[in-house]
Amino acid sequence: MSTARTSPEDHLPLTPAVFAILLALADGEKHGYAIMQEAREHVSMGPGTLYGTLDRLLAAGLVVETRLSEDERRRYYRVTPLGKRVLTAETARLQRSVSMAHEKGIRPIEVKA
Amino acid sequence: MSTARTSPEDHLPLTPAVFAILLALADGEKHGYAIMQEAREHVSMGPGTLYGTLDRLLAAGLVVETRLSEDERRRYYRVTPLGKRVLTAETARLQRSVSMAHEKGIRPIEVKA
DNA sequence: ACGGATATATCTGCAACGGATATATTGGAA
DNA sequence: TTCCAATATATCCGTTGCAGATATATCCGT
Repeated sequence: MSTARTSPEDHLPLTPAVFAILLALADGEKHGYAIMQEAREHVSMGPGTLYGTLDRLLAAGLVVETRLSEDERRRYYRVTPLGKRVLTAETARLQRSVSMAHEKGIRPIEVKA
Repeated sequence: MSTARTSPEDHLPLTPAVFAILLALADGEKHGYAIMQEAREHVSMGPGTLYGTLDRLLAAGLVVETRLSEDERRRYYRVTPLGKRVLTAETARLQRSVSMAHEKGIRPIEVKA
């Protein structure tokens, strides 16, 4: 059998694509295309990356497919409790990295909302 | 000839390994082993990733090797102005992602300094 | 009815990473 | 003073992950 990986830390660090996808799912289930659109606010992402990554996230148990829509043609995904813990752990890691950058004088120019 | 890539955005997003290395160099030049130790505060990193990534960063012009130490056996690296702009841009991108996560209720538990 | 946006699927080449392996030197402990 | 761990760099290779292209079908507005 393959390795367990039930601890969030076993999945860190997340690639930018994985982080953007989990983040897009953080406030509720979405279908693939909607995920891609929201993820593109953070990184560029084509369908190859999207669906390939989703398959890996499904296999890793970080997201599940939810078949509860009458709307055929769309496949909805939801983040699992483990997925949420992974996202939380990665967010904390990134926050630490950003803080470290600030301490080292890396000061991004304020950007409009 | 190969593509220019003089704009910071052309290098984003950075992989976690690249970000950790550039961050380690943000407060002054360091040699490879020192970079690896500091980067390990953020991500796990073996020598293969370290030196392979350094070679790519050299080729991309984000870091340069500085040969000004009498200390043989050590190779020192410094981040270039472009490298610093890339690091700044990525820090801003990450800050936006972390903020988005917070807006979605992802609240990492406070961790001791 | 047409075209553009929506929506998913899949394939393939390449870059990046991880882990192992190798080698040499330095410094401290026994 | 010998030995071992840590320092320091180098390189190879299998696996993973991503980018971009291609394909197909549907929906909606004009």
